[in-house]
Amino acid sequence: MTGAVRPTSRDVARAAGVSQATVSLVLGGKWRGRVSERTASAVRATADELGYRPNLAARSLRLGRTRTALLVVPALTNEYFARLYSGAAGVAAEHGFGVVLYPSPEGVGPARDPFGSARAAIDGVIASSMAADALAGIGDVGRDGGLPLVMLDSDPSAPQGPPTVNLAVGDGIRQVTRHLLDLGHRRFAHLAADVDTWTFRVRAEAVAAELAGVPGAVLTSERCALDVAAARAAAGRALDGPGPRPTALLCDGDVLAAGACKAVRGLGLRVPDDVSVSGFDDLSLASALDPELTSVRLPAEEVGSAGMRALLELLDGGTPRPSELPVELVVRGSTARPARRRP
Amino acid sequence: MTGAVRPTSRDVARAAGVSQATVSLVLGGKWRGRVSERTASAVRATADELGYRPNLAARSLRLGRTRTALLVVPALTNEYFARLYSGAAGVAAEHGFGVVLYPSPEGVGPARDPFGSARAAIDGVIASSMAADALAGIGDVGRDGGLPLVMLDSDPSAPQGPPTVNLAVGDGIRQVTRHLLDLGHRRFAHLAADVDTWTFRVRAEAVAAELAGVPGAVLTSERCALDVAAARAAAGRALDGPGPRPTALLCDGDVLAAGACKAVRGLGLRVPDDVSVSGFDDLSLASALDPELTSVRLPAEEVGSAGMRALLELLDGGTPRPSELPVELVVRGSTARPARRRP
DNA sequence: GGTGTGCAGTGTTACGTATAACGTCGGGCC
DNA sequence: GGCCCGACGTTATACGTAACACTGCACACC
Repeated sequence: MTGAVRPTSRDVARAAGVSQATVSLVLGGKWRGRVSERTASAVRATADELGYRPNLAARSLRLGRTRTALLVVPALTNEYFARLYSGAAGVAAEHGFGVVLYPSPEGVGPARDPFGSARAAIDGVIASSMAADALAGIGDVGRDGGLPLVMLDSDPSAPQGPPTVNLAVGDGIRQVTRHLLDLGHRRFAHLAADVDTWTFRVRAEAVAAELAGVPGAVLTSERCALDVAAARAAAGRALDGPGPRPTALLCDGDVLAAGACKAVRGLGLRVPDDVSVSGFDDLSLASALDPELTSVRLPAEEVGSAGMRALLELLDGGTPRPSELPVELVVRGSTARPARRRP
Repeated sequence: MTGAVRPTSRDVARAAGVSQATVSLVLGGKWRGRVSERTASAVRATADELGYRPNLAARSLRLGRTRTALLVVPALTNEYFARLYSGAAGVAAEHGFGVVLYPSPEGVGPARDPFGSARAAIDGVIASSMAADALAGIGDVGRDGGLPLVMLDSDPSAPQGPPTVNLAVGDGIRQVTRHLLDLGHRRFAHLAADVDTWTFRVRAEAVAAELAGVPGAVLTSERCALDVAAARAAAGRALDGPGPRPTALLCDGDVLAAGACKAVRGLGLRVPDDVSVSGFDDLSLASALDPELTSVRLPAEEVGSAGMRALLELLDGGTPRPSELPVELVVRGSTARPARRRP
């Protein structure tokens, strides 16, 4: 009936025969030189005998800090961001922090202002540049007097911008390009995401720069939305364009690569025998396809954990240096030497 | 310098020339018959003129409720659970609730006890039966005096169990089986997840029951872990078993189906010409594969939203009835009539 | 004229914690 | 012996909110 009420620090104090302040000191770890070892351990003993858990609401109210960070990402159904969350929540937990998400659901935009309520309950923000629009509707974040902010996958060259955690995506796509060049490919098509963020701009620039110095190299480019159907259509355009047919499709993501593979087969061609296809992100999808995708593995968890660490440093008054995490080319079955005969 | 401090309800009261209690009444919506329309609107005006946001920590402390629910799922990187979260967070936001996750990160188990701290800050729990082990380490949840609990995809026939939200998975796999029977298949293999939860038990039972009455129908079964490689191996065993080769592979999930497709091709056979493969879940993966998977669409978002609604009802003192959500067969290219000649 | 009665609002308190400011008590030192 | 001091705690307070109990006050009713 009387569902055992959660004990408070005062209950612990009574049971241990000390004052509430002492309990707070001991459990808060600031008792050195203020409380004797004997009483301290006695307090700790009675505390977990009663199953005492500090009331976080009261603590937050008292301290004015919530030990909660807000993670702003476009969608958790994107595996990259799910893994990113995982990494962020991991280090957060190690420091007694929690992580809440925005926008929580796809459908709930700034209309109902889910952030409005969150705003009062968070200490800082970690935001992906791919959710910049969501961040824009937020207000005093990242500037003096506003909430501390860490940006992910965002242009690090901004003069007075917030701390950033980036991936070496340019390096990644250069590796893919070089891999395909080494296999003997010369006619490339770049399947680019039509999203105007730093990470995608860098890719387009990097592939163009890498091919610029190669004699005989040809590059065309198609932009499309980030889904399989759009990618299939775009790849179809790239393969059936006016010039000679490309032998390698460089895709900005594994999802796009999946669409590209379909387009190739739709023309009666084979992957990788007739056309090589490369992905990016190395999602679980890359290994589920047949043939498995050559892709670029992004350390998504580490982006999240590094972002969280940067935020924690920021909250400690430090100034975290921008970091760039390495990526890794993973060669699988979707890329091979080009066929000798021109189709 | 003096980063504009957040105004409190007392600041609003002073500015509006009323008492703090009045502000609380007005903004809390309980002012009908207690405060005049004129002052109420004046208070509201000054409130959002000052940009007032209630301090959630203080509110939680005062009310003893946090307006936060805990969602216990195995992993967000599983698209089903990401979508489920999305649905839950959606209705939560509509009711001023937040949703936190456990286990936040894959790696952080009960070791660091992330729940221990969350325990103090949540009003109720929504748990997937697939994370039952995580829930077990939690304590007084779901029983009298414990935290309100809603179970997802869990056996609804438990006598005094918590409210449940389920999917009609049995019906779903029956639909798939019937679809394959209608196409003319008679030799089936069931690729079953070796996870001992209600949802997977029901599937195994349903496919067996559906085939029991069909003359000439043969069913074998292989269990495997929920990843592509394990599924490929298991499907290989099923296809190369002692008896006649099955013409249809019924898989417990799209990920398993992806592995099954690989196994089929590894034997020099084709999907669906030689062997039909069906998935389950209808993740984005199903449409990314080539051919696209015939699968069973699960309304993951609605499971989450229904779970959240049930929890809200529970918190209101109600007793939500167990619900079962319908699923839908989606026929795509991975299933077809079996070949006439026996391979 | 006294007494209810509804309106419009105010004073006050408690939620549980962290910490600043304040005792108390014995011992060491000159 | 007086005095200070460190060790060990305690008392008191504030954080911002919600809600209970109360106060005036005008008006109506018998």
